Amino acid sequence: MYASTLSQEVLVPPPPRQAGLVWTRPAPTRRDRTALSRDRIVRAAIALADAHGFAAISMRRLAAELDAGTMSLYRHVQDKDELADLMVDEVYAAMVPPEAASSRWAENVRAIARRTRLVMLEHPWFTTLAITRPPIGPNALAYLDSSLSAVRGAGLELPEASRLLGTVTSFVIGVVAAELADSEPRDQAGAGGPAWQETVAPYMRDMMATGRFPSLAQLITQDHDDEDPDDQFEFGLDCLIAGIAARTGRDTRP
Amino acid sequence: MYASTLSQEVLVPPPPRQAGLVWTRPAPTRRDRTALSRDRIVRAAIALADAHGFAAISMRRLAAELDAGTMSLYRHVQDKDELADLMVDEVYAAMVPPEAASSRWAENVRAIARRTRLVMLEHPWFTTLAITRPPIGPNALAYLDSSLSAVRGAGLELPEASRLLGTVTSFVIGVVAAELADSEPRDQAGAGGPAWQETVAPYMRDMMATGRFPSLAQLITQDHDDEDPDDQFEFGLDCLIAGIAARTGRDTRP
DNA sequence: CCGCGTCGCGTACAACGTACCCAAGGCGTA
DNA sequence: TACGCCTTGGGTACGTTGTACGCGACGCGG
Repeated sequence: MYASTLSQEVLVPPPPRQAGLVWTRPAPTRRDRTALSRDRIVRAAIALADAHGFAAISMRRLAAELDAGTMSLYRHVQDKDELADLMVDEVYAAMVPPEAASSRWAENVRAIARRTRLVMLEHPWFTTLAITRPPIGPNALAYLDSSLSAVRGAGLELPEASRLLGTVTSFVIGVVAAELADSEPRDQAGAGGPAWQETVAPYMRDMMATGRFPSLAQLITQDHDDEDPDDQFEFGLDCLIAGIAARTGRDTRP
Repeated sequence: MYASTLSQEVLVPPPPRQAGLVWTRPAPTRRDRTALSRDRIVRAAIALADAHGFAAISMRRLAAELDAGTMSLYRHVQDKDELADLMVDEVYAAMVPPEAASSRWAENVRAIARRTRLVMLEHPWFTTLAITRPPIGPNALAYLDSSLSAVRGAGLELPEASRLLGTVTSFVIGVVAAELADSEPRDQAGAGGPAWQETVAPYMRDMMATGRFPSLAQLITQDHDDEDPDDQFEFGLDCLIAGIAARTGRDTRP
């Protein structure tokens, strides 16, 4: 657009190159000011996904967000799936711990798990995408490596550290997935706000009234002070670390 | 198709009802033989997804698989997302444990976790779909309820049982997700077979050669007898149960 | 001054989900 | 027996998607 249509009108004889009146010179083409780049594209895609969910990303909309033509994106990204790869890897970058590691492996594991969960919750689309591709991007590898050495440095052998981390991150993924499954439908119910609650509540009441789910019914009616997700997470993490310490015969100190 | 076009040709006077030559009688319309139904649709969708992945499901293809018109599906299912809901809930049905529960809660938890994992692995598309919606279908509720009572019956109070199960199933989801992330790209690399391995191996060698991932590099070169996923799972499960027993101050016996 | 490689993008197409509407059959009622 | 209604099936059509293709414009080395 812009420059090209403009210059075409004026172009009937090829336009006088060399500085002249501003009007005769085509406006600086967009790519001079804000060149498209893989990085800019990925960042814009992440922003879009954070704001409106991954489903809202179409190549057209993404391009529009960047003031670019749709097909221009394909100069920097092979296809949409590759874009997803890049988005995921970008998020892994935010997960790598910032240097300082305690000398107690349990503390390190705890810190890694907490950080991982928080980043995942910031990008609700991440979990779904991440579990469909192996973590082999540069940032994913950096994440794995630094986690590994954070735990290893605190007195565990490598294969042991690996198994342990695998167990913990599996747990983290699962917890986050569960949290998102509960919160997302509420979110995309949208502006109405409590619309979701009001839809589900009567349904659940009916289902419980059938008597087919006695334990569940009892659990729900019983005022179980609503179980904060943070607490659930910390509880599980504690269990896991305690269990690991016991199973591997190592104390939680170095 | 079939019957309708045929009968229209013959129908110029309304066709002689009553048994006559087969040819004059319109063939039994398809819905007499194999009526469409929500159940049939969901089952076909699951079969399709198991065979070719969820992405391969389009309403057109699914209808074709059922010898039906595309739009006929919408008589039994509101939209594609609702179809996904139904597919997920159908899988939950396969997860509810078959009655017999041990009197030791740890055994019950172990059994539930194992069964859940196996069913999830049978339907690789399930995890991705399940973590984007809350488990409130009838079968999901049945699964939750029976899990709950299996653990409760073995000597735990309800809220305790709930937190405990939440932790364990989070872990299971995470483990399965990790397993699938590793195995899926290999699968969809498809007929070529080792094509995936041959693509990634050189890349990984190069990345490790950069020296930016020392721990990871060491872990990989070190012949770490390839860590069977089953073992990883059992290890994590053991840790978790041991940790829970320790944390909640309850023994693994009733 | 002239190619040549790189970048941006307009056009075009196939495949998708699904709104809309009509046809055909089964069934209750007159 | 005849008629009207309701349910089920499905053809057509529209808007949106990912992306193959090819062309025009720019920057750079001869």
